[in-house]
Amino acid sequence: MKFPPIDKQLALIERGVAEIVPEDALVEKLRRAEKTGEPLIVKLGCDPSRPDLHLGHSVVLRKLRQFQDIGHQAVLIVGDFTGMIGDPSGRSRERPALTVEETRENGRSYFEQASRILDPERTRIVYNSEWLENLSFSDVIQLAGKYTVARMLERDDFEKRYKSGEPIGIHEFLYPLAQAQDSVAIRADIELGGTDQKFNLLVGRAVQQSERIEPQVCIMMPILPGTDGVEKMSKSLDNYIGISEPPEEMYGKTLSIPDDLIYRWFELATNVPTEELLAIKAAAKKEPRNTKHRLAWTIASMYHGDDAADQARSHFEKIIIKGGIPENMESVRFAADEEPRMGILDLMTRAGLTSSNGEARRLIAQHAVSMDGKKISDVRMEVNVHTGPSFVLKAGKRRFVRILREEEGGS
RNA sequence: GGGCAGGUUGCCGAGUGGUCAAAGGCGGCAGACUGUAAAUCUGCUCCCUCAGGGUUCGGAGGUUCGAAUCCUCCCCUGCCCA
Repeated sequence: MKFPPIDKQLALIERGVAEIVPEDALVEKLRRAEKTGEPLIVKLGCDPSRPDLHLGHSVVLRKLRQFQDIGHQAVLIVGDFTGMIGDPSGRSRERPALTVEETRENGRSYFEQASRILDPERTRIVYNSEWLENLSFSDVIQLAGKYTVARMLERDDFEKRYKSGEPIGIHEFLYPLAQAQDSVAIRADIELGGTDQKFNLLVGRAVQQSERIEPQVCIMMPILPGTDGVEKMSKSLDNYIGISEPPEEMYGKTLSIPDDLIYRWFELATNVPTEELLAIKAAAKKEPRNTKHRLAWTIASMYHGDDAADQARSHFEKIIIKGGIPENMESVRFAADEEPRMGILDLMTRAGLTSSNGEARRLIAQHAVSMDGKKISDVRMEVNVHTGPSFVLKAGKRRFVRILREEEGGS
């Protein structure tokens, strides 16, 4: 295997990273690879209980991709073992116990999404149940003996919870060790993660060392702030942009980020060449509107291509700025044996526009509902759902549904 | 094992017999405004077609005309002691 010159490799590897521990070990590993022709093993762990990838995940995945591009071996570890255990205390909905089938399914879905970023041909994908499942209880005790309670409690999250009297399950101490065991099992040279993973990555080093394996280099990527501009991007906070979301969503959500995030997002979530970043920083200050549109376009095009990004842009202008109606939307047709006259509240809820009649009522009271562009003000209005032309119901700015009636069947 | 303090609507958190579908904050939704799905301001935020009704306050029973609030048992969490 031939690799690019080491300084070239370093330049690429170091782009955008928050921290490399320890830095000199990275150089040594690169030298060794060059000498032996053996690619470095670069590890990234993923949590199969949440298989929906978003731009936050893309930061570290793109780093993994860069390693692939210079010829190293990417290993994606699906944490199916811990996924199958779940959280025995049952208190955390973040970690529901999954069945084998679910973890496989989620692992597949994760990989499929990650393939939008990684080179799937050159990605090794492994499930950690492969080795963790076969550890005996005495193996586990031995592993647990490699770390101390005091050091465990150094982890920020544990320390905080411990001090504020929140529960910490013993098994939670075992998770970082399990993750470290993964590094031992695949003999990772490098492990990637967000800065929030620093503790876990370092445990990996410690455990490898006590197994007399050359310890991995930990590369931490910055955490991408979510669309709210405050918290880290995460699904549970609903401030995320999913990798497989439609381009219009990506575009609109990107535009909603605070202006001072524009540069950071360009840096962490896009492929714009490093040289351009400085100019972008200046542009973001000077003309935030245009720069943010460019960001939104860039992100949409990374995942959907240029044409889709163009369309997303015009869609946004039409719907949000001009208050128009989109071309594609959900459509609903009520069964022929259905009672033809239906109250507007029922209609909205059954068409999936609102989650309850109460919500529908409130929206109408707030003048937020219209039918083919005409505001609805009477909550007792009735509609014949079978006869007459199809029409569009709109709730708020961006919720639409087309109700199909007898005419123009498929439109 | 013992003692103490707790478990309230998506989250945090007030409420200790009726005036409680339950203060306040956060989040969410809508309207106005805006380059924006940002910021700001205003309204809404359990379910049921209004009046009114129905289901909620860890779980199961019970007391009472009436219980988130009192009693019993159980489950869960934290702290202290062993």
